[in-house]
Amino acid sequence: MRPVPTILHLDMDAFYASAEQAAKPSLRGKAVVVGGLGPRGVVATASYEARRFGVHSAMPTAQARRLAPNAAYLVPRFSLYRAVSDQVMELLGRLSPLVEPLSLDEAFVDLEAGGTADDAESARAAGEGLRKAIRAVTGLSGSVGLAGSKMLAKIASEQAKPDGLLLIEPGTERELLAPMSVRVLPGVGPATGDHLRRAGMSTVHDLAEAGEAELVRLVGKAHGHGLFRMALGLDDRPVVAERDAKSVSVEDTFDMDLHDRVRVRAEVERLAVRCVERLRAADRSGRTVVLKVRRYDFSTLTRSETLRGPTDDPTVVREAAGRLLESVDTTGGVRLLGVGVTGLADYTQEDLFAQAADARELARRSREPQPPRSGGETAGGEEPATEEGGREGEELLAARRWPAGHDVRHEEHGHGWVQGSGVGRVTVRFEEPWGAPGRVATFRTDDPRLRPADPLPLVREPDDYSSWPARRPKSRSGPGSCEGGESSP
DNA sequence: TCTGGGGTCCTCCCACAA
DNA sequence: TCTGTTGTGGGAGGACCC
Repeated sequence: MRPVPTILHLDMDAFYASAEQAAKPSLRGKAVVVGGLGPRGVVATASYEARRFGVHSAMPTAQARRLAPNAAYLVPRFSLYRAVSDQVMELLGRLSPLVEPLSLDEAFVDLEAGGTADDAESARAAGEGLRKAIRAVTGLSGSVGLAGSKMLAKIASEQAKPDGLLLIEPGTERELLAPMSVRVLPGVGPATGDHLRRAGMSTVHDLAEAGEAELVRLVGKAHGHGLFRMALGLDDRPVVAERDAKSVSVEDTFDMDLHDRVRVRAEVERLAVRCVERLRAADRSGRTVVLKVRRYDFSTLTRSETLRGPTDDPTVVREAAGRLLESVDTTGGVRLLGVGVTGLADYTQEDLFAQAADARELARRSREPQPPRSGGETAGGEEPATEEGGREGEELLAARRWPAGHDVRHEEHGHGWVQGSGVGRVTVRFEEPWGAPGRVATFRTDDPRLRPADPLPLVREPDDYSSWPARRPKSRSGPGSCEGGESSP
């Protein structure tokens, strides 16, 4: 907890939905929902217009459709969001070398470490300058919280939403937190929140009054201790720039529960290979293989096996996952399968036996036909369905070739995006991020003039922010002096 | 109503070794 | 030799976060 509000938390407003609205002029001011569109999809982000209908993150998409039937429903386009996120993170990096990204749309920045701010006034100027820069470069809005600790900076940005800035003056935090719900504290989710409420504690003030011993008794040592400190507004976690991943995993929820044990086994092997691809892409290896199974009744279990040394060998991981599956009862149906690797290392312990087995296995596989592929991928998968026949199979194929919201280019009409597809047709709206709302046209799904396209930049000619932020005059005088920071462009 | 995907951290239990 | 204690690592599950 530092005596100056120089920890900044940035949270982009309704990030995925706002990026889609920026990319698609016809959706501006409209309800937009981004998420999984399959029967088991959930909402990733809802635009503020959609939130007015009661739609929110983590809600099943089916429920969102009932609440907001006229909203635009789009599948996420991570390549676009990552590109925008890179632009935002680059701006943050100019404020300080200490930037801790939490996700694509959120980060902490230690302004003091960057010499960007050393008091409330200069911190506020940096925050406002940042918000302007983000809008100019990406066309999107972000909310900024400033405080003397990470916890309070995050609470501040939440309160500032949407499109605002809030600075919490050190010394006022206890008073500010006291009436708030326990749920504002990091680490208090639905379960802990309920637990505390049943014990008669619903506000942060209640927690502070209860005392540390009581909280430890209720929620355990580590959590109780941390909770009590947070209730007093105390939080000295530093902003950490580099964080090594501790595990790598992939998982798939199937549109319909899997019952066939052979199919389950094939899916586990497919996931194991995908997991290793990720692992290798990150130049890592891992020692513990974890299998995750969510059954028809949503009960979830994990099984893990620790190897003698770290590996990035697909055969080793696939076989370990297969062994773990042996110990799991899947009668009744499986809705989700996952394979992960933990205990990550930068090296592998070459397992000669495994390598030999790998060679044998590859030789064997090259001689036999491929196993049947999954027919239950979630939206965005690329494999054609094999289980659905005729018309329904074609529909699925079309939906996968032309996912809702994805960019396309037509030889005559130019750049556009998929509004929907079905019955052998794909409907496209032709517009560009910097233009006016465009018109709609429908084509056959196999029209050769229509091709998938990369997203366009959200801002065509961003203002020149190359010299932002302006150098701040160095403040080296003692307390009492007030040299205002100048960070605005 | 019916619950994604990719993570992190904590707690509890058990086995084993010193 | 037997028993109790303590530390450690593995395995499983739960809660939480975005």
